[in-house]
Parts: sequence; structure tokens; C-alpha cells
Amino acid sequence: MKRNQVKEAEFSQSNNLEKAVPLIVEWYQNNKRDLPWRNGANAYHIWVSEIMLQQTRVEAVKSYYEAFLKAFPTIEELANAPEERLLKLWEGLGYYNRVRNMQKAAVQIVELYNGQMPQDYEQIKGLSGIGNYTAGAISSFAFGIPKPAVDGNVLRVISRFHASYEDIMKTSTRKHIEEEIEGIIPENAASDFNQGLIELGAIVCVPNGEPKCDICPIAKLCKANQKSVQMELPVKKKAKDRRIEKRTILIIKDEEKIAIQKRPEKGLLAGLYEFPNLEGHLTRKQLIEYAKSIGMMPVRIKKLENAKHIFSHVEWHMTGYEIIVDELEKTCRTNMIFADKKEVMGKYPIPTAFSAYTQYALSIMEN
DNA sequence: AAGTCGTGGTC
DNA sequence: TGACCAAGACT
Repeated sequence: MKRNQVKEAEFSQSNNLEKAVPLIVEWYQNNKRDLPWRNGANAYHIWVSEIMLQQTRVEAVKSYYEAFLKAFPTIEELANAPEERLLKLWEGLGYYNRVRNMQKAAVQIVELYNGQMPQDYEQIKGLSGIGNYTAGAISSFAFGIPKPAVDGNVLRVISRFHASYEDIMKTSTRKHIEEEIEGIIPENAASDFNQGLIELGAIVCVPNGEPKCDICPIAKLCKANQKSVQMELPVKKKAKDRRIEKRTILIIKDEEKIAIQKRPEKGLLAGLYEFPNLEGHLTRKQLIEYAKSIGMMPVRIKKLENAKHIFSHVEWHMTGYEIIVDELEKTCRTNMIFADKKEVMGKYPIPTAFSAYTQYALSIMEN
């Protein structure tokens, strides 16, 4: 296709989407959900919500959002928080680098922008953990800056709107859609338009099951609706298979405390805490061998239930043992930490992956 | 460009 | 049950 024909095609598509703009804005103003982060337009609050919402459902975010802002009411307080406290507040939300990057950005904001979110798209995008989508969301939601905020909802809505079979996982597809939106985003309603597009994807042009075209404000303009191909779209290359890892989890306990340890600073669940664990499914014999090697004095060993945890790209198939030892802290030659029940619950961030064993550990500890 | 990085809901 | 999916960013 020649250059002028490409331009013409883009123009005719944009022209059609342009007709939808006022419909989306009006629909959003009349149909938006009442969500905690939609009270006012506080840039910090919007930022926190957008980071939490990345790859995460609204219902899961709500309670974390409230607790996080209560703990850190200002960007400066976030910048000064101990990492362990941050991670404890993020415990169970997943993608823990999000909160570490958010703190890095908070430090940048304190040092460069006097503790206030800059009101400039490029400066916002320059902050840690803020990519194209989140920069556009903060810029437009908080400040009305007319930049696109293209997330998974928008990709789905637009690819259906044009009945486009471009793979939405490709960088090039997202770029095309961002450019198209940049061309038609209304200067005086950037926030409502961007949020409307997202909200439309969230509650009308839904990802699971049949989209609700009967209540969609732009159904008449939608190519997928006209051609009845909504369920085929968007096109998304399927994820590759997960690898399986076998692990043996150890609940090592003396009369009052349980052993935990800090995970490495990089990689899966970086910087969080875990129960000591070993690769593979160990036999009782191997376990006793291991206990001896670190100077542990096992009094009793009990096999625990198996558990499985599924991550995006790996599965843990776990088995566990409870090991009762004598004088834990005096005999163990490791970097383990010995925590009481209160500390396991309220201080150390322990990911959900271990939940079966965390529950068991808590059940056998005294208050 | 493709792999990494969590968890819980849905069909 | 298992596969897919969710307001992505980083390397």
C-alpha cells in the first residue's frame, strides 16, 4: 500500500471513531461506576490506583488502595517508607516490583518536583514504573492533558470497533491505536473520553463472554457489531506453556518461633519472605541429611499436605514437612530469621504462593 | 521482540 | 478442571 493510501485508510478509520467521541463522553458521564479513586482528581491518588490496577481487577484493588493511602497519605511519606512496610501493604496483590518502582518514583518526585506530581506528560512518563498507559492516565485524568491512555480495555474496544484482526499483544498494534486516539482525543474532555473508553471495555465491551452490544452507545458505528464478529476479537497470541518446578517447603519450628528467610533481591517474588525450601520433592531421608548439614537438631518430622501455586510463567508443585527442633536460634547455621506469630502476620511480607503453609504455620503457633 | 513478573475470577 | 483473562512495565 502506498503512503497516501495508508493515510487515507487511517483518516477514514479515525473519522469514524471521531463520530463516537461525544457518544463515549456522554455515556461515561451518565454511567460511570463510583470508585474510590474517582473522588476528585488528586494526581497522587490516581497514580496509586493506576499502579494497583495494572493487570489486577477493580474488586481486588479497593481494600489495598484504602490501606495504602492511609499508611502513606502523601508522596513524601511514600518516599520515606521502609521497603518492608511497602511490601507488607502490597502482600497478596502480586507484581511486587510495581510498589518498589512507585517508591523510586516518589523519591524522584520529592527531589525533582518538590513532592508534587509534575503536570507534564513527558516528566510523568520519565518516572519509574510509569509507561505509556499510566503516563496517559495520570496526565489526562488528573490534569486534563489530551494524551491517549491505551490499556487492555481500549485495545479490545478499538480492535472490535474497526473489526481489526491485528494481534493486540504486538507493540505495533498498540502504537497504531495510540496514534489514532492522539488524533481524535477531545481537548476539553480528555479525562472523560479516556476513562469512558476504558469503562466501556470494563462493563460493556467485556473480555469474558458476550459483549453487551445492546446497551453499547457506539454499537451502530462498531464494525465488529455490524459484521457479528465480536467474539472473534480481539486477536491475541496465546501464551506459551508454563514450566513446572518441584519444591519442598519446610516449617521449621521450636517451642515458639518459626523460621523464615528473605528471598533474593531479583527475580520471582524478589525481596519477599518465605519458609525455607529446597528444590525437588525430598524424601524423609534427604530431609534428615539436610537438617544435619545446617546444624539443626530435629526432634520430630511430620509430612504435610501437597500444594500447588500457579504463576504466569511457572507452576510450583510443593510438598512440605513440619520439623520440630530444639533451641532453633542457637543451633541453626543459616541466615534464617525466627519469627513469632505476630511478626509472621503483621511484619514480614509473605506471598500468597506459600499460603497453604502459612496457614498451617499460623495454626500451630501460639499467640 | 519476547520473556519476566502474581493473584484471583470466569467460563 | 484447565485455560484464559485483568486499568502494564521493564529488560
